[in-house]
Amino acid sequence: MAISVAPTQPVCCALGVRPIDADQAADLARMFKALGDPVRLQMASMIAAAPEVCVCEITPAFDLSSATISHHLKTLREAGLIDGERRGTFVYYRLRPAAFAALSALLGTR
Amino acid sequence: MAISVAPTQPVCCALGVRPIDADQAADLARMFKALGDPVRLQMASMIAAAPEVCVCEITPAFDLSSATISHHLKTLREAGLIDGERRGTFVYYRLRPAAFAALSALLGTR
DNA sequence: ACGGTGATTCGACATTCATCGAGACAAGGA
DNA sequence: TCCTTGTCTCGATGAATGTCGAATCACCGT
Repeated sequence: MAISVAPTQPVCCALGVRPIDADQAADLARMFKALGDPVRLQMASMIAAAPEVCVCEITPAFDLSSATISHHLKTLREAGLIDGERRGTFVYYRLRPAAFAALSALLGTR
Repeated sequence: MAISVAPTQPVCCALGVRPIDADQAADLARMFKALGDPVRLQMASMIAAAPEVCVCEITPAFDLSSATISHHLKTLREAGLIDGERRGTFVYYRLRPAAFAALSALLGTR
């Protein structure tokens, strides 16, 4: 066993200020996992670049079937990172800034 | 097709300031994926709470075999999120603050 | 009501991943 | 030189995941 006790100051991020329990870990991990795929990360980047983005703009930006595009968007949606709205024939997605802010705060020094 | 052209201001994060190319996306996604597991996220939280943490402290904190613990630490290490050093019999891990800062900046509003 | 276009869902399949036990490696003490 | 303890690697296995084609749903012109 090693020594180390006494509440040390968090070295890096808010991650260290308090131990993360399993419930929080599951929720947060779902968000990180959603960003943990290159395609989804690029999708998030596209969506972050504009107030909203039509699926019809996302699909041609990748060399993937529309079924796969839909599946990835669903993953991001179910992680709470984006929101989708249908207007007529088209579906538009936009970011949930609060979710990104929460993750950023968790990882950031401040 | 929908309209939308003209460089819109990034709505949320640094994510949107400029499109992410496939190479960056792969690197960043590896980091997010490493954090996208509840066990690894809790490990990162433990390590973030102190200047360094011994594997011998991490192992009993989870109901997992030491083989699995080692595997998860390797994943975090290869993602560039933590660094390990052997001192005698024990191995100590510490965070790489720069990596976390980079992710935080990417997700954060500023 | 019908046909057409955009988007999602449904199976199916191959790959990746989390997990374990067993064994190997590293270091220290008797 | 052994034996013990801590950590990692290897091989195997069941579950999760990314991907697709086909089918389905949603909406809009005509």
